[in-house]
Formats: sequence, structure tokens, C-alpha cells
Amino acid sequence: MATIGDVAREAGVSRSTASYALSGKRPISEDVRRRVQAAAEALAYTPNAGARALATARTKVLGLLARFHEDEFAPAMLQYILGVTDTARDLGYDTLLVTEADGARALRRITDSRMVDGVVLMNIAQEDARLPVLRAAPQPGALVGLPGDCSGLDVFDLDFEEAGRVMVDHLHRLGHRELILVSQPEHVVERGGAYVWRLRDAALERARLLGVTLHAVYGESRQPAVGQLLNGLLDAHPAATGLLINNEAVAAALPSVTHQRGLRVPEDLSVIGRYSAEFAATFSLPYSFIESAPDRLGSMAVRQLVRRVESPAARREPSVVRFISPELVSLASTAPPGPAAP
Amino acid sequence: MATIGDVAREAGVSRSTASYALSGKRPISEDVRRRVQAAAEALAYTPNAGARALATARTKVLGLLARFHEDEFAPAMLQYILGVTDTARDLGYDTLLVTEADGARALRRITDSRMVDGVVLMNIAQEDARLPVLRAAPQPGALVGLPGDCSGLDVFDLDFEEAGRVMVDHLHRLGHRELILVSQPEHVVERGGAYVWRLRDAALERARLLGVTLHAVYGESRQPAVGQLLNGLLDAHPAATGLLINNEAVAAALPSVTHQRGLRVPEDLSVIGRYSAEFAATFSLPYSFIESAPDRLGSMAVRQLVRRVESPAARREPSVVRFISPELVSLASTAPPGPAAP
DNA sequence: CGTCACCGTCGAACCGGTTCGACGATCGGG
DNA sequence: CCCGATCGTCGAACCGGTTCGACGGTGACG
Repeated sequence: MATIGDVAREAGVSRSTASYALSGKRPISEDVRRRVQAAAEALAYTPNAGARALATARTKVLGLLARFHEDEFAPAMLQYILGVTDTARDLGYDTLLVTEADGARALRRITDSRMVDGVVLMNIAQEDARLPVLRAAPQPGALVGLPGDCSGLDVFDLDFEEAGRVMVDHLHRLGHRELILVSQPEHVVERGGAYVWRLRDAALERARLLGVTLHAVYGESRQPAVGQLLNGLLDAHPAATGLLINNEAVAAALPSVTHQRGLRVPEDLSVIGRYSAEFAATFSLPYSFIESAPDRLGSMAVRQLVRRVESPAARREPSVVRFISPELVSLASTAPPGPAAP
Repeated sequence: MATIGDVAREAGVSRSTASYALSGKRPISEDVRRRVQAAAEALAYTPNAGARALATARTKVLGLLARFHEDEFAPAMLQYILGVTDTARDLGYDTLLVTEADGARALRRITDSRMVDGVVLMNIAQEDARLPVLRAAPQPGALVGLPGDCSGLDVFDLDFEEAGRVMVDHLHRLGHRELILVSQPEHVVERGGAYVWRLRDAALERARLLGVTLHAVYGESRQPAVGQLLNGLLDAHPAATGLLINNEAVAAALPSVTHQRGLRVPEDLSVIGRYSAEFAATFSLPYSFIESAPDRLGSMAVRQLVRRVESPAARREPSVVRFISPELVSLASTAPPGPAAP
């Protein structure tokens, strides 16, 4: 491979001049600049990333730490990842994807060795072992998901509390008075998946205020348990006219269950979920839903991260916590309850 | 951050001695070795990745080039990725995930700049623009998927031809004489997705030999088109007793269609698909299927890649093309046709 | 007791970039 | 015509590792 020394020799200038001619960081005569560029072209010169990183203390690589729990829904995960990699590339960065189980150790490895200029953390837990490591690291970081203590960290997440309230409000306004909320499986809660109880608690609180009955249960993530759970719920609460779903797997399984039971949606049961539009389209879920926009969250996190990476001033700004407000993007499957329907 | 110079000073030795003490590449007295290790520990020394890459011409990073077409199924994609990242980490490598649209340019970027020691290419097309770039690159590469010309390249893929034959054979043996095969959408073929026609052509050929009628059609990847397609097919071929599916989205949509039509599986219709066990479990597909093991393919590709990266001898070995033989891992939904059933 | 081999350590060079300070040439102004 | 500012270029140092060759000290052996 050609080095900048080769380019310089070919163009008949010194290495430093070649470097300046290519970077434009100092004035260079038009003639020399052209000769250097021609030489670089001719030799197919590409700077060595390691050497450049060593000299500039910049790698142009971002780390992305993600865990794949079997109970997490793959399509959503992939959308987060794409939001990050695509945005990073637009901004001139590559992405190092780290999926190993011991996230804290992995984070220490990539930050201490200076492989990355910054990191995005996903699958944030209430008490996340990676956060102390991140706070101590010299590189900035951004979280997708809200931890218990987010001091000093940039956080991006859906406003799950508001999502819970919007769901309850919407059905209450239509006249529903008995609802069921299916969340993620309980072990997601146990490992600190705060988004489960953030939506759940807010929904329960709002239901209490409005005088609506809300049966809140933890869900399942895999078949056939999901189907059994749904059938059990509908058996147990025959008077419930509305179903709230904070769990992609449950949403995906619902159509066959309602079909099987002969339930019409929304005439017999109003349904409102929380997932991405992409997910809704893939599985043709005919439900009202709150858009969770994973790709947008990933993208936002990267933009903020890169700002901090590239500007010393931005690095000193106070940390931000930014919530995407839940938007009800479809109203296909919610209607006034039973008797009022055609 | 501490450098090896700091460690050396702390331990009272030269930089080279510190390096040798940590790497063990030359005999070092027990006393010095302990002092150096203590110093490294005390200063929380971690080698600078850029500097090491510059000196050793090794980055301990592998590139993973993947494209995400909207008509490709996310869960399978994620399994491929995990197979690669997890195996790479086990072998001491990190993974640079590159998803940009212009794969050839991206590949050139990461190889020319020496960011990676090797690359894994996914979503291989029949005529793949990345292959010339890979062949010209100084780093070894491995493909997950079979291109038209795989000379000089390590290739890992499911044996789709055999999969097609196994599907037809299996149903023929049970007594079925009229079958339907639903493949991927036609535009997957147009962009060079060879696995579509590899399975399809082999199935058609085998059906011809056996005197079985096989209606082979291209599928859809999204709802509600998938459901409409299936209904149309079942209407058009009422005498067909077996359904072959080489398309995850179609498999996922089938239960609600059969339910809706009142078709019993396997009594009225035998079904056999091609997808991963993970996928089957998530969606509770009660079908016979051929395991496609994306994580295993990713893992195999990385193992071979790392062999070539680490051993100059292995680098000179002739390239390999390795097919996973299709295994029928479930027989839940295939039975002799109609009248013979209970 | 002298010599040789070997063990352990050191200094220096190198990997391939970037960047700082200096220096010569050119130009304008007095 | 000389001086000083400006422009363009160069040499050298530096980033932080690894590795080669050399060298001093010790032990074994003749």
C-alpha cells in the first residue's frame, strides 16, 4: 500500500507538504496541490487508519454496545442498530458493534484502548453496570433508554409514562371503562427494563384518576405462551373492552387469537399498541398504535454524540435527557365500546 | 491515559523490556516481570489500539458488510450478525458493522485504510460489485451466501438446491402429487438473490423427475400483500395438498390464512418451510421446516476468516465453498394428503 | 582461570501519519 | 535599493506501541 511518503516522493515534495496539500490545513500553491493530488490518485493512496488515529487521537469510529436478550424483539433491535450505523456513516463515522455479555468490561476495553471516539449504549437497565465505566471514560457517550441515575449522561428515549397515559386517555375518551394492559415479561423487569414499569405505572395511575378499571399483567415473549396468555386474559376479563399492548410479541400474536375467538376488532375489542411503524407494516397489525421510532432514537443519540466528540465546547455542555413524545399514528382499531358499535 | 512508557518508568525498566514483559515474547526475569505487571495494574494500563495496529499491522477488528433491504426479514438478519459478532469476540476480535448502500466503496474504505484484518460479506448477489474489491484487497474475506463466481473466495451457505429437493422428496414420499412453492419476492431475484432460484430450480427439476405438479411462484415480503397472495394461490390451486415456503414473511402469515379459510394443517394441507429454529419458536410456526441456521453460518465464516488472518500458511490454502446440508428438523405439519388423513 | 554461551535488558529504529517552528523566496513599500 | 511581511515549503519531532541488534553479566566448561 502507498504511504504518504510515496505520494510525497511521486509529487517531488516533502511528506509534510503532501499532508498539508491533502488536508488543506495550510496554504499550498496551486501547482503543488495538483501534483500531490495527482500522485495520491495515481498511487490509490488511502491514509492508514491506525497511524492517523495515533497522530490525531481520533479514530472516526463509534462504539455501539447492545445486548440481545432472547426475549427482546429482533426487528426493533435491528432498527435501533440501523438508526445508529446509518447516521454515523452520514456524519463520517464507522460503527463498532459490541454484543458481548459483559458490557462493562467490553466498554472498558474499547474506551481504554482508544478504539472509539464515543459510544452509544443500548438496552439500558435501571442499575446499569456500564454507566460508571462510561462516566469515567475519556470519550463521550449517549444512551438509548433511561437508567435510574442519568446524571452526566445524554439520554434518548420514548416517553413511556406519557405513552401509558395517552393509551388510557384515548380509550377512556371513547367510553371504555374496563381495560387490560399487557406488558413485557416479568423477567425484563427483573433485569431492570424500566420502560416496562414506566408505562405500566403511569397507565395505572391515570386509570385510577379517571375511574377506569385497568388489569395490568406481565406478558410473554414467545409462542405458544403468548397465545395462551391472551386467551387466559380474555377469559378472565370478559367485560374488558379495551386492550393495551406494550410488547411486540403479544401484538404479533393477537390477530390469530381474536380470529380464533371470533372477536371483531374494534367492534368487540379496541386495541392499542406501542411499537414501530415498520413493525406494524411487516406484520400487518391492524391496530391503533403509538409509534416508538427506534431508528429515530438511534439517530438522535448519534447526532448528539458526534456533536460532543467534535466540539470541545459541546463536550462541556450539561447533559440532556430527551424524550420522544408518543404519537398515536393510527386509529384503525379503536372505537367506542360494544353496544355503541354498528 | 497511561502509556507503556509510564509503565516502564514506574517499574524502573526500559520501554522495550516492559513490552516484552507484558507480551512474553522474550525471556524476562521473574522479578522484572512482576514489577512490570504490578505497574501496569496500578496505572490501569491498556495498550493504545492505534499505536499497536501501526506497529503490528494488525487491528484485531473484522469488518462485517451487510445490507438491509426492506424485503429481507429482520430476525434472520440479526441472527447472522450475532453469529458473526459473538464468534469474533470469542476469537479476540471486534466487529465493525458497515451497512451503507454502496458496499463496494465501503469495502474499499475499510480495507485500504487497514481498519480491519478481514471482512465478512453478507447479502451476496449473483454479480456482486464488492467481490472484485475483496479479491484485490490485502486482507482475507469470507462470504455468507453464494455468488455467481466464487473463485478465490471462501463461501458459506445453506445448500439451497438440496433444500428444494428435500422438500419435494419429503412430500412426494408422503403421497402428495400437487404442490405449491412460494419463494421470495421477484425483486429479490432481480437484484441477484441467487438463493431464490437455487431452491426453486432444484425443486422444479426434482418435481419433474418424480412426476409431481409443482406451482412455483414468487412471494411477497409484507402484509397485507402476503395474505392476499396466499389466498389467491389456495383459490387457484384447490387440488394442491402441499405447500413449500422459502420465505419467512409468508410462513409468518400462513397461520392466520389457514385459520380464516378453515384449513387444517396437516390434514388438509401439508406445510414445509425453510427458516431458522429461532424464528420458528418466536412465531410458533407449527410447520415442518428445514433449519437454515444463520448464526451457524456467520460463525463458520468468522472461524475460517480468522484462520486465514492469523496463519500465513492458511492464507495460501485454496479457497473453500462449504454448504450446510439442509436438515428437516421438525415434522409437525406434514402428513399424507387428504383422504388418507383422519 | 580464561573463554564461550546464554540470559536478560537496553537503546534505537520503525510503523505512517500530523503538526510545529523555521527558513528561503517573493513581493510591496519606503 | 533595502527592509520587512507574507507565502509556501521543509525538516524534525511526536503520537505509542513493537522488534531488532547489541551488550553486560553470569554460569558452565575446558
